[in-house]
This record gives sequence, structure tokens and C-alpha cells, in this order.
Amino acid sequence: MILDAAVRVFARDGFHTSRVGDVAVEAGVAHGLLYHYFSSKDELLTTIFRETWDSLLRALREVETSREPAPEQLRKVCAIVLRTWKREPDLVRVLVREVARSPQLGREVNEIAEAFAAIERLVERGQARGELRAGPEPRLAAVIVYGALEEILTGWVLGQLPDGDEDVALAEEAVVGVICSGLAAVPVQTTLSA
Amino acid sequence: MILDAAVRVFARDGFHTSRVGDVAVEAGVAHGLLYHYFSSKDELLTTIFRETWDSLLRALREVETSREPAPEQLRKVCAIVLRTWKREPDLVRVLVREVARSPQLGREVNEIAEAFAAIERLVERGQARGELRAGPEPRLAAVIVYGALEEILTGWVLGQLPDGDEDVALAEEAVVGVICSGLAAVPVQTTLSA
Amino acid sequence: MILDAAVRVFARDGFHTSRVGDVAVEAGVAHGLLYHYFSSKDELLTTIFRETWDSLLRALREVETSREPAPEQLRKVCAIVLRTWKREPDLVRVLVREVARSPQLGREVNEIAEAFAAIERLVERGQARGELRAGPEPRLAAVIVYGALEEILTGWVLGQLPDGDEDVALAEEAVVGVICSGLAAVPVQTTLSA
Amino acid sequence: MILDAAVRVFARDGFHTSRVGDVAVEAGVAHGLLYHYFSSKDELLTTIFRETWDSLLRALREVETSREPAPEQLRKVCAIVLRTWKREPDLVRVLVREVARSPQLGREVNEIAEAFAAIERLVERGQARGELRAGPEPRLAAVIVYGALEEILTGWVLGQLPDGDEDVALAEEAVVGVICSGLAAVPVQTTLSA
DNA sequence: AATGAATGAGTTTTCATTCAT
DNA sequence: TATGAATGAAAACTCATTCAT
Repeated sequence: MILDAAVRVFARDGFHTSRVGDVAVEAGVAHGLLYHYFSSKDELLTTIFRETWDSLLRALREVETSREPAPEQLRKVCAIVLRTWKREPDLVRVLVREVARSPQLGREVNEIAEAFAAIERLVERGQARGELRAGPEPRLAAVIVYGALEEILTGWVLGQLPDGDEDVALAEEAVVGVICSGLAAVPVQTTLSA
Repeated sequence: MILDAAVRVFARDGFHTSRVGDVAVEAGVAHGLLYHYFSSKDELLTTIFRETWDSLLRALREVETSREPAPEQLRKVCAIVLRTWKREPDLVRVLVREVARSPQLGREVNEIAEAFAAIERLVERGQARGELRAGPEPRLAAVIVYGALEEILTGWVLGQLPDGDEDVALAEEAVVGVICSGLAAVPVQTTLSA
Repeated sequence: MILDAAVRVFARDGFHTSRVGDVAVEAGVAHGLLYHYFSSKDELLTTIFRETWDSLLRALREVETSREPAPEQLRKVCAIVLRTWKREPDLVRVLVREVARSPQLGREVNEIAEAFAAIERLVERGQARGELRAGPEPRLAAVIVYGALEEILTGWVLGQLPDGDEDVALAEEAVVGVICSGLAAVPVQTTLSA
Repeated sequence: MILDAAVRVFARDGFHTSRVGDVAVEAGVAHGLLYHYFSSKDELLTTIFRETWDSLLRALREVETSREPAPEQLRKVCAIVLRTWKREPDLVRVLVREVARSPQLGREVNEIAEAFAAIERLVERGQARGELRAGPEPRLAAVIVYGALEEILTGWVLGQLPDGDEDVALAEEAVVGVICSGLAAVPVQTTLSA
């Protein structure tokens, strides 16, 4: 299928660097055919993003609306994001490298913001319920969680982190551990004095 | 200077979208002159990256070799990275948007790995000295810290996070707080049971 | 056809002087189309050379494997080479002016060596059979024959030798005459005494 | 010296392919300096040609006006041309590859024509005196001699012919032998019957 | 649906040449 | 003499996109 081919090619070469012809070759069709299904190269990327992000968002919202305690919800969020890697590595590659920080993809940013917002609400509610420490801004906390997850994915994408099944479980645990319990051996004074 | 002009132009228009001629105009020179100093458009980006990263690395190493306790070192690392935004916003824009997803320039470049390694060593030593909690893998902890910082920078670059002076201080505090003390209100069981 | 257009343009303007666009105009297509069929301007020249040379080689081999006496074979070789001028003057122009002195395309190309080798074998066999004088090294004899032919073609290309039909026949006869019978009125002592 | 450097560079890379900067580097001077001595890249080539060709022409004329028999004169011509290779290989390379058949060098062609003319007169006189066989057109004979010599030089330039001291002597002998006595074992009928 | 030849605007890159110093 | 920064015309080449078949 053409979209799958596009995902593979964009994952391998990067969106800007890869040519429409490369996608066609990978898909085993003439490049003219792409234009029956997609109006432009950009639409390929947009479509990949949209078809994928929705299902991620749905999963996040499901977690968000569950009755579980916030730390457990956070754990689930990490699991959802990180486990995608094993199932769809190329997709993750593209989402992480091309879509997430491409300014020209404009409105899609809104949908990414949705993911942030879901995590943000989750943190907010956790703090309100006393399940999470009240200090950190929910928004920033969400950004930190997202960044940590994305960076681990990037490490896998670039082959700089081991990604065996146990490694994935380990990473999940590490993120949850660090984000929830912190790295400090003893409670630290977190007010910046510099 | 040509490199500065390149940073401004790439920050404004994106690397792929901007033309060599634009950089020349911004620098106030003929485009041919660029090729006296840089062998290609790509080399412009590479050079921007390397010159910046070198100074970042030097700063990280300085922190690493200081005698301060690990949590304080972590705080300094966060400060160094995040404060770059105010000093050199265009540079950060370019690094976040272009370098992070350039396949060829990619992270394979040793220099990025160096930054990870520095943080990793910092965590390792902190754990050895009992200043940091021993659970999380140093490598993963480093990735998480780096990801959190990069994502905050990304939020600023994309205008999705407020970046007033107080916001920057707040972000610093939040990262240190989350990374060091965790989000949890009470110590949590971090062993994954899924 | 694009290659024919290229031959005409290169013959008219010289390879280095003519632009890819000129070839496209001559062929009546957009210049971009050239790059569907040839990866570069150089490949145009290379292809012209190879396609031509192949047919020349085939002709030479046919002569070589004929049962005729070597002098007759030599005569045929001369005829083949020299008569190309009348049939395909532009092609000869390009080969003489561009290929013969292109460093990269150079003679290193096996194909040219093949032509020499064919003549060399022809001479060798002729000497073995007693049809040709045994003195001269076959290799050198081949070089001399080839050089004489190429120089006559060059004379025609540069307009320094008359090339009417009778002139061509005359040239053929002259080469065969000189090469086979020599210029000397009486047998000369050929051992160099300097 | 700049001209020597130019000869080396043109010999190595070809005139069109080599850049003025290459010549400057080879000469160990700034490329701007070239323009104090030569008004253009073309003038470099022209100058090389002129400074060299004159001495060749003088040598040829000296042979021509000697009282020796024509075969001996021919032998001397061959010696002059071929022995240049050992003394000035790069120069020969340039003359053979770039100058000899470059149409744009326009008027210099006249000077090349002089060389042909000298050999032509030599042959003519030889035939008139009965020292050379009367059949072949003097003009064509000159072209053949010149072509044979050039091709041998080319063989040396391209490393396809051995060029040890004995090889050079052998080549000289071969050219003289073939040109004067012919390749034929027995006198052949040279009238073309095809 | 499918092909792939054809287009051409848009870019990077090259390099001879100039000129202030 | 000598330098090398600076110029800019000129070219090669790319590639998304169109369209006849």
C-alpha cells in the first residue's frame, strides 16, 4: 500500500530528503499513480499523521477518563506510547522526526496539542486529588513526560538505545520511575536559588 | 558574518525552504562567496551545529567535573540548556527544528552522543555517591532529562509554551523538580506489574 | 531522438561549449527530459561513444575473422574507419574532437583498447603467415595504423584536407599504400643507428 | 614557474576540466597573480603552445633544409618528435590532447599547419629526387606520419605503450620502418579496387 | 486504475575574473 | 609583485506535478 511505502521511505530518508519517486518505487507503482490518491507529497505526510494520531489520541483519552489513580494513568500513557515502537517502528520514526516539530504542517499542530492537553489534564486532576505533588505546572509536567517519551523513541529509532522486549519494559519503568518518584535519593529543595 | 546570517535565515524559513541566495542576501554578500567558506548548503548547517554543540559540550563537562552534588549538577545542566533560548533563540530554533530531524546530520554525529554521555556519567556518579536514587538506568535517565529539556525548547520554538523570563525560570524549576523529586505525592512502587 | 540531437550539437559547438539546454532544444524536448534517459551531460557523451564504438568493433572483428590475407584485411580496416566520415560526419567530429582527448572518458575505456587489439592481432597473424613483414612490433604497427587513420579524419574534421568522394578514396589508398608498401623508393635499412 | 605549473595541471586534468585555481595551487601562488602575467585561462594554453611549437618548427625546418636523403630526414623528424616525450612528457601531453585539435585556438592552427607543410615538402622533394616512392600524395603522407607519431605519444601519455628508453628507440624504428618500408612482406598492388 | 514520458520552475553550484589592499 | 576576498554570469541538475495513453 502506498501509505505504508511512504512511511518506510520517510522513516529511512526523512521527508524532505525523499522524493515522490522513491515512495513510488518502494510501493512498486508508477509515481504518477500517487497523484490519484494524494494531491501532493505533503498530503502523504499529512495523511500518515492524521490516520495515526487519532488512534493515539483515542487511547490517551481512554486512559484519561478511567477511574484509576493518576500515577497509574501516567504509567499507562507511557506504555501506550512506548509500545507503539515495537508494532510500528517506521511510523514512530516519521511521527517523531517529521511531524511533531514541523511548523509548516500547521493545523495538525492542534492535534498534537491535544495529546499534550490530555496529559496535562491528567496531571492536573492528579494534583487536585492529591495523587501527584502539587508543585510543578501541569502544562510543563506534560511537556516533560512527552519529551522523555519522544526521546526514548528517538533513541530506538537511531539505534542508540537497546530495544529488546525487556529493554522496552525497562524504559517504561524508568520513565514512570523518574517522572513519578524522581531521581533524588532524598527529597530535595526544588526552589531555584540561582 | 555568514554563519549568523544563515542561522537567522534557517530559523526564519527553515533549512530546506531557504535558499543559499537568501543567506547571501541576509549576509549582504554575493552568493558565490558562501562557497569560499563552505563547500555546500549542508555544510552551513553542519557548521552551525558543530560550533554550537562544542560550546554546549564544554559547558556540560565543566558542570560534570565540578565537585557539587549531583542534583545541583543536574540543575545546572538544565539551566545551561534552557537559558540558551533567551540568549540565542534563532540558534535554538535551528537546532530544534532542523538538526533534530536531519537524517544525514542525525544524531549519529558523535557530538550529540557526547552530551548524552556526559549526563549519563553525571547520573552514574550521583547514584554511586548515594546522591541519586539507584533504580533507574543512568543511560535512560540521561535520555529522559535530555528529552524533557528538548521538548521545552520545542514548546518555546513553536510558541506553545510561554517564554517570559519568569516562565523560563519556572521551566527550569519544573524540570529539576520533576526529574529529581518526581511527580508523585508519596513514594510510589515503580516496578512495572503489567 | 535525443542522442542524435546531442551528436549534432556537440559536433557543431563542441562538448564543453554546448549546454544541456541546447541539446534539448535541438531535440525539441524540455531539458528535464534528458535526465530521464541520461544521468548527466557526461553520460550523453559516453553513450554516444559507446554505441558508436560497439558497431565499429563489430565491423573490425568481422574483418579480423575473415579468411583474407592480412594486407587485404588492413585495407578493409582503413575503408571502414575512413568511410564513416561520409556517412556520419557529425559523429566523427564528436569522436575526434571530444572523445579522443577527454581525460576521464579517455582511452582507458576498454573499448578503445579493443580496437587496437583487433588490429594488433591482425598484424600478428599476418606476420606469422608471412603476409606481413616481420620486423615491426604488432602493437606499434597497430598504433601507427590507428594514428594515421585518426589524423586523416581529423584533417577532414578541421577542414584541412579535401574530402570529396575521390579524396576519400585517395586517402584510403594512401594509407594502405604507405602502411603496406612504405614510402621508400627502395628497401631501406630500418635499424636505427643513432 | 606558472607556465610549468599550468603544463602539469593541464596534462593531468585536461584544459577544460582544470581550474585556474588548480594552476595557482600547483604554482604555489595566489590565483589572482596569474592575471598579472596572463590575461585569461586561454592565454595560458596559447602561450604554452606558442613557446613550444616554435622550437619544434625550427627543428623541423633544420631537418628539411639539410642535404640528407629524404628517408634519413624522415627518420630525424620522428626522432625529434618522439624524443620530446622523455624530456617533457607533460608538455607533450598538453600539446597532443588540448592544442593539436582544438578548433577554437584558431590561428594557432596555422602554426600547426606549418609542421605539416614542412613534412609535406620533405616528402615532395624526396619523391622528386626519387628517394621516395612517387605514389602517395605528399600531403596525405605527411598527415599519416604526423598521425602515427601523435598516436605513439598518446600511447605513452596514457600509459598504454611502454616508454622505457629502449621502447622509445624501438618506436622510432617502427615508425620509420613502417612509413618507409611498409608492412608488406612483398610489394603490394596499392590501387584500390573496391 | 495505472503508466511513465514530459515539463519547467527553481536551486545549487562552479569558476573565471576583478580589485582593494 | 602578490594576495585572496568578492563577484555574478552561467550551467547543471532536481523533482514535484501533469497528462496522453
